[in-house]
Amino acid sequence: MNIGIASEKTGLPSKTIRYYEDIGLVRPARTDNGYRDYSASDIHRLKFLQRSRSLGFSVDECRQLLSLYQDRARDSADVKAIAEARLVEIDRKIAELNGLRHLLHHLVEHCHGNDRPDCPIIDELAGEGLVQ
Amino acid sequence: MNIGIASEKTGLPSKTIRYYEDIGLVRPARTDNGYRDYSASDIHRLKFLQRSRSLGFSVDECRQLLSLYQDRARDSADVKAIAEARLVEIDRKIAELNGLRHLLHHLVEHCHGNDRPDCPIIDELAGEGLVQ
DNA sequence: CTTGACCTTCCAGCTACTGGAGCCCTTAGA
DNA sequence: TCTAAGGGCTCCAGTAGCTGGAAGGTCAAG
Repeated sequence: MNIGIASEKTGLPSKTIRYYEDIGLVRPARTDNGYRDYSASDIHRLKFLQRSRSLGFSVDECRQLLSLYQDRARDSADVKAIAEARLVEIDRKIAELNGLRHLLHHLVEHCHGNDRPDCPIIDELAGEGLVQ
Repeated sequence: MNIGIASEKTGLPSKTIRYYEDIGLVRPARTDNGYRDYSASDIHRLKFLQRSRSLGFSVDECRQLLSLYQDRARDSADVKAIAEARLVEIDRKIAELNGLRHLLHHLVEHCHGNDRPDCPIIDELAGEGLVQ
Protein backbone atom coordinates (compact mmCIF):
# COMPACT_ATOMS: atom_id res chain seq x y z
CA MET A 1 0.00 0.00 0.00
CA ASN A 2 1.46 3.36 -1.08
CA ILE A 3 2.05 6.19 1.32
CA GLY A 4 -0.84 8.22 -0.11
CA ILE A 5 -3.33 5.51 0.77
CA ALA A 6 -1.71 5.05 4.18
CA SER A 7 -2.14 8.77 4.67
CA GLU A 8 -5.86 8.56 3.83
CA LYS A 9 -6.39 5.56 6.08
CA THR A 10 -4.65 7.06 9.09
CA GLY A 11 -5.44 10.73 8.72
CA LEU A 12 -1.73 11.51 8.94
CA PRO A 13 -0.02 13.59 6.21
CA SER A 14 2.48 11.68 4.09
CA LYS A 15 5.20 13.98 5.36
CA THR A 16 4.41 13.01 8.91
CA ILE A 17 4.40 9.32 8.09
CA ARG A 18 7.86 9.63 6.52
CA TYR A 19 8.98 11.55 9.57
CA TYR A 20 7.74 8.78 11.86
CA GLU A 21 9.83 6.38 9.83
CA ASP A 22 12.88 8.67 10.14
CA ILE A 23 12.62 8.58 13.91
CA GLY A 24 12.05 4.84 13.94
CA LEU A 25 8.38 4.61 14.86
CA VAL A 26 7.39 2.55 11.84
CA ARG A 27 9.33 0.49 9.28
CA PRO A 28 7.37 -0.18 6.11
CA ALA A 29 8.63 -2.60 3.45
CA ARG A 30 9.74 -1.25 0.08
CA THR A 31 8.57 -2.30 -3.35
CA ASP A 32 10.99 -2.83 -6.24
CA ASN A 33 10.64 0.74 -7.41
CA GLY A 34 11.65 2.06 -3.98
CA TYR A 35 8.16 3.09 -2.91
CA ARG A 36 7.16 2.49 0.70
CA ASP A 37 4.74 -0.39 1.04
CA TYR A 38 2.50 -0.31 4.12
CA SER A 39 1.01 -3.51 5.51
CA ALA A 40 -2.19 -3.72 7.52
CA SER A 41 -0.13 -3.87 10.71
CA ASP A 42 1.85 -0.77 9.68
CA ILE A 43 -1.45 1.01 9.26
CA HIS A 44 -2.51 -0.20 12.67
CA ARG A 45 0.69 1.18 14.18
CA LEU A 46 0.20 4.51 12.43
CA LYS A 47 -3.38 4.75 13.66
CA PHE A 48 -2.16 3.98 17.15
CA LEU A 49 0.29 6.85 16.80
CA GLN A 50 -2.36 9.16 15.43
CA ARG A 51 -4.66 8.45 18.37
CA SER A 52 -1.89 8.75 20.92
CA ARG A 53 -0.68 12.04 19.52
CA SER A 54 -4.20 13.43 19.40
CA LEU A 55 -4.59 12.52 23.07
CA GLY A 56 -1.65 14.80 23.72
CA PHE A 57 1.12 12.26 24.26
CA SER A 58 4.56 13.35 23.11
CA VAL A 59 6.26 11.38 20.39
CA ASP A 60 8.49 9.85 23.01
CA GLU A 61 5.55 8.79 25.13
CA CYS A 62 4.02 7.33 21.98
CA ARG A 63 7.16 5.30 21.51
CA GLN A 64 6.81 3.89 25.03
CA LEU A 65 3.11 3.24 24.59
CA LEU A 66 3.75 1.43 21.32
CA SER A 67 6.30 -0.82 22.94
CA LEU A 68 3.94 -1.54 25.82
CA TYR A 69 1.26 -2.25 23.24
CA GLN A 70 3.49 -4.85 21.59
CA ASP A 71 4.44 -6.33 24.95
CA ARG A 72 1.96 -9.10 25.73
CA ALA A 73 3.40 -9.34 29.25
CA ARG A 74 3.09 -5.66 30.09
CA ASP A 75 1.82 -4.38 33.40
CA SER A 76 -1.16 -2.13 32.91
CA ALA A 77 0.34 -0.09 35.75
CA ASP A 78 3.09 1.05 33.37
CA VAL A 79 0.58 2.34 30.87
CA LYS A 80 -1.43 4.00 33.59
CA ALA A 81 1.67 5.74 34.90
CA ILE A 82 2.35 7.34 31.53
CA ALA A 83 -1.25 8.44 31.17
CA GLU A 84 -1.35 9.83 34.68
CA ALA A 85 1.83 11.81 34.11
CA ARG A 86 0.21 13.26 30.99
CA LEU A 87 -2.88 14.08 33.00
CA VAL A 88 -0.86 15.92 35.63
CA GLU A 89 0.87 17.87 32.89
CA ILE A 90 -2.44 18.76 31.27
CA ASP A 91 -3.83 19.92 34.60
CA ARG A 92 -0.77 22.06 35.18
CA LYS A 93 -1.15 23.63 31.75
CA ILE A 94 -4.86 24.26 32.23
CA ALA A 95 -4.19 25.93 35.56
CA GLU A 96 -1.50 28.10 34.00
CA LEU A 97 -3.76 29.13 31.14
CA ASN A 98 -6.63 29.86 33.52
CA GLY A 99 -4.33 32.15 35.43
CA LEU A 100 -3.32 33.97 32.26
CA ARG A 101 -6.88 34.13 31.07
CA HIS A 102 -7.93 35.70 34.31
CA LEU A 103 -5.26 38.39 34.23
CA LEU A 104 -5.73 39.18 30.59
CA HIS A 105 -9.49 39.27 30.85
CA HIS A 106 -9.22 41.69 33.74
CA LEU A 107 -6.97 43.97 31.70
CA VAL A 108 -9.07 43.79 28.57
CA GLU A 109 -12.19 44.65 30.51
CA HIS A 110 -10.60 47.81 31.83
CA CYS A 111 -9.39 49.02 28.45
CA HIS A 112 -11.73 51.40 26.68
CA GLY A 113 -10.49 50.27 23.31
CA ASN A 114 -11.01 53.59 21.61
CA ASP A 115 -8.86 56.11 19.69
CA ARG A 116 -7.19 57.47 22.82
CA PRO A 117 -3.74 56.28 23.89
CA ASP A 118 -4.36 55.58 27.57
CA CYS A 119 -4.55 51.87 28.08
CA PRO A 120 -4.34 49.77 31.24
CA ILE A 121 -2.96 46.84 29.25
CA ILE A 122 0.09 48.78 28.13
CA ASP A 123 0.41 50.26 31.59
CA GLU A 124 0.48 46.82 33.09
CA LEU A 125 3.11 45.62 30.65
CA ALA A 126 5.17 48.71 31.39
CA GLY A 127 5.02 47.90 35.08
CA GLU A 128 2.62 50.65 36.13
CA GLY A 129 -0.40 48.53 36.07
CA LEU A 130 -3.54 47.44 37.82
CA VAL A 131 -2.11 44.15 38.97
CA GLN A 132 0.26 44.29 41.88
CA MET B 1 25.25 48.00 32.92
CA ASN B 2 26.55 44.55 32.00
CA ILE B 3 24.29 41.80 30.75
CA GLY B 4 24.55 39.85 34.00
CA ILE B 5 23.06 42.73 35.95
CA ALA B 6 20.43 43.26 33.27
CA SER B 7 19.58 39.61 33.64
CA GLU B 8 19.15 39.95 37.39
CA LYS B 9 17.05 43.09 37.07
CA THR B 10 14.70 41.67 34.47
CA GLY B 11 14.54 38.03 35.44
CA LEU B 12 15.52 37.06 31.91
CA PRO B 13 18.51 34.76 31.29
CA SER B 14 21.47 36.44 29.58
CA LYS B 15 21.03 34.05 26.67
CA THR B 16 17.49 35.24 26.18
CA ILE B 17 18.50 38.89 26.35
CA ARG B 18 21.11 38.30 23.63
CA TYR B 19 18.50 36.46 21.63
CA TYR B 20 16.13 39.41 21.92
CA GLU B 21 18.89 41.60 20.56
CA ASP B 22 19.46 39.18 17.67
CA ILE B 23 15.83 39.48 16.63
CA GLY B 24 15.86 43.23 17.03
CA LEU B 25 13.79 43.70 20.17
CA VAL B 26 16.42 45.66 22.03
CA ARG B 27 19.62 47.48 21.02
CA PRO B 28 22.00 48.10 23.91
CA ALA B 29 25.08 50.29 23.53
CA ARG B 30 28.53 48.73 23.67
CA THR B 31 31.41 49.70 25.89
CA ASP B 32 34.98 49.97 24.56
CA ASN B 33 35.73 46.36 25.40
CA GLY B 34 32.77 45.16 23.34
CA TYR B 35 30.53 44.37 26.30
CA ARG B 36 26.85 45.16 26.00
CA ASP B 37 25.87 48.18 28.07
CA TYR B 38 22.24 48.38 29.15
CA SER B 39 20.65 51.72 29.97
CA ALA B 40 17.70 52.20 32.30
CA SER B 41 15.42 52.40 29.29
CA ASP B 42 16.84 49.16 27.88
CA ILE B 43 16.01 47.52 31.21
CA HIS B 44 12.53 48.97 30.99
CA ARG B 45 12.09 47.50 27.53
CA LEU B 46 13.35 44.11 28.69
CA LYS B 47 10.98 44.12 31.64
CA PHE B 48 8.17 45.02 29.28
CA LEU B 49 9.12 42.00 27.20
CA GLN B 50 9.38 39.77 30.22
CA ARG B 51 5.90 40.72 31.37
CA SER B 52 4.38 40.44 27.92
CA ARG B 53 5.91 37.01 27.34
CA SER B 54 4.76 35.81 30.74
CA LEU B 55 1.24 36.92 29.84
CA GLY B 56 1.46 34.53 26.93
CA PHE B 57 2.04 36.95 24.08
CA SER B 58 4.18 35.63 21.24
CA VAL B 59 7.46 37.37 20.48
CA ASP B 60 5.83 38.90 17.46
CA GLU B 61 2.92 40.23 19.48
CA CYS B 62 5.47 41.60 21.95
CA ARG B 63 7.09 43.45 19.09
CA GLN B 64 3.77 45.04 18.19
CA LEU B 65 2.99 45.85 21.81
CA LEU B 66 6.39 47.45 22.24
CA SER B 67 5.87 49.67 19.24
CA LEU B 68 2.42 50.64 20.48
CA TYR B 69 4.02 51.34 23.82
CA GLN B 70 6.49 53.75 22.22
CA ASP B 71 3.74 55.36 20.16
CA ARG B 72 2.35 58.28 22.16
CA ALA B 73 -0.46 58.62 19.62
CA ARG B 74 -1.60 55.01 19.73
CA ASP B 75 -5.23 53.98 19.84
CA SER B 76 -5.90 51.86 22.88
CA ALA B 77 -8.20 49.90 20.58
CA ASP B 78 -5.13 48.48 18.82
CA VAL B 79 -3.70 47.20 22.07
CA LYS B 80 -7.03 45.79 23.09
CA ALA B 81 -7.35 43.96 19.79
CA ILE B 82 -4.06 42.17 20.33
CA ALA B 83 -4.98 41.23 23.88
CA GLU B 84 -8.41 40.03 22.83
CA ALA B 85 -6.94 37.85 20.10
CA ARG B 86 -4.65 36.34 22.72
CA LEU B 87 -7.62 35.76 24.98
CA VAL B 88 -9.52 33.94 22.26
CA GLU B 89 -6.49 31.77 21.62
CA ILE B 90 -6.12 31.00 25.31
CA ASP B 91 -9.78 30.05 25.55
CA ARG B 92 -9.43 27.76 22.55
CA LYS B 93 -6.42 26.09 24.12
CA ILE B 94 -8.15 25.67 27.46
CA ALA B 95 -11.14 24.09 25.77
CA GLU B 96 -8.89 21.72 23.87
CA LEU B 97 -7.02 20.71 26.99
CA ASN B 98 -10.25 20.22 28.91
CA GLY B 99 -11.42 17.86 26.20
CA LEU B 100 -8.20 15.88 26.40
CA ARG B 101 -8.27 15.88 30.15
CA HIS B 102 -11.78 14.51 30.15
CA LEU B 103 -10.93 11.65 27.79
CA LEU B 104 -7.71 10.76 29.50
CA HIS B 105 -9.21 10.91 32.95
CA HIS B 106 -11.97 8.59 31.84
CA LEU B 107 -9.42 6.09 30.51
CA VAL B 108 -7.15 6.30 33.56
CA GLU B 109 -10.07 5.71 35.88
CA HIS B 110 -10.93 2.50 34.10
CA CYS B 111 -7.42 1.10 34.16
CA HIS B 112 -6.67 -1.17 37.10
CA GLY B 113 -3.01 -0.22 37.00
CA ASN B 114 -1.75 -3.56 38.24
CA ASP B 115 0.64 -6.27 36.98
CA ARG B 116 -1.81 -7.68 34.44
CA PRO B 117 -1.60 -6.66 30.78
CA ASP B 118 -5.25 -5.82 30.08
CA CYS B 119 -5.63 -2.08 29.88
CA PRO B 120 -8.40 0.10 28.51
CA ILE B 121 -5.92 2.88 27.74
CA ILE B 122 -3.95 0.71 25.34
CA ASP B 123 -7.19 -0.69 23.95
CA GLU B 124 -8.41 2.80 23.22
CA LEU B 125 -5.16 3.76 21.49
CA ALA B 126 -5.32 0.55 19.46
CA GLY B 127 -8.82 1.47 18.31
CA GLU B 128 -10.74 -1.08 20.37
CA GLY B 129 -11.57 1.26 23.14
CA LEU B 130 -14.19 2.60 25.45
CA VAL B 131 -14.64 5.80 23.54
CA GLN B 132 -16.62 5.56 20.36
C1' DC C 1 51.02 36.39 37.54
C1' DT C 2 47.33 33.63 38.06
C1' DT C 3 42.69 32.43 39.01
C1' DG C 4 37.91 32.81 38.46
C1' DA C 5 33.98 35.17 37.14
C1' DC C 6 32.48 37.57 33.75
C1' DC C 7 31.86 38.73 28.79
C1' DT C 8 32.09 37.78 23.52
C1' DT C 9 30.73 35.09 19.06
C1' DC C 10 29.17 31.20 16.66
C1' DC C 11 27.14 26.77 16.01
C1' DA C 12 24.12 23.01 17.24
C1' DG C 13 20.01 21.16 19.26
C1' DC C 14 15.35 20.94 21.16
C1' DT C 15 9.70 19.47 19.35
C1' DA C 16 7.13 17.79 15.75
C1' DC C 17 6.59 18.56 11.92
C1' DT C 18 6.10 21.33 7.11
C1' DG C 19 7.48 23.29 2.59
C1' DG C 20 10.03 23.06 -1.40
C1' DA C 21 13.43 21.70 -4.97
C1' DG C 22 14.79 18.38 -8.14
C1' DC C 23 14.25 14.05 -9.57
C1' DC C 24 12.01 9.24 -10.81
C1' DC C 25 7.84 6.10 -11.82
C1' DT C 26 3.39 4.92 -13.56
C1' DT C 27 -0.63 5.32 -16.15
C1' DA C 28 -4.10 7.31 -19.22
C1' DG C 29 -5.06 9.78 -23.25
C1' DA C 30 -3.97 11.80 -28.06
C1' DT D 1 4.70 6.47 -29.20
C1' DC D 2 4.85 10.70 -26.93
C1' DT D 3 3.26 13.43 -23.25
C1' DA D 4 1.22 15.22 -19.21
C1' DA D 5 -0.63 14.49 -14.66
C1' DG D 6 -0.21 12.74 -10.44
C1' DG D 7 1.92 9.93 -7.66
C1' DG D 8 6.45 8.74 -5.29
C1' DC D 9 11.57 9.54 -3.72
C1' DT D 10 15.54 12.13 -1.04
C1' DC D 11 17.55 15.96 1.03
C1' DC D 12 17.73 20.54 2.87
C1' DA D 13 15.83 24.38 5.27
C1' DG D 14 12.60 26.61 8.23
C1' DT D 15 9.18 27.14 12.07
C1' DA D 16 9.21 29.27 17.88
C1' DG D 17 11.81 30.60 21.42
C1' DC D 18 15.09 29.73 23.34
C1' DT D 19 19.22 26.76 25.52
C1' DG D 20 23.79 24.53 25.82
C1' DG D 21 28.42 24.43 24.76
C1' DA D 22 32.97 25.49 22.74
C1' DA D 23 36.67 28.68 22.20
C1' DG D 24 38.29 32.72 23.35
C1' DG D 25 38.75 37.87 25.37
C1' DT D 26 38.49 40.99 29.79
C1' DC D 27 38.75 42.40 34.40
C1' DA D 28 39.39 42.58 39.47
C1' DA D 29 41.30 40.30 43.47
C1' DG D 30 45.00 38.02 45.79
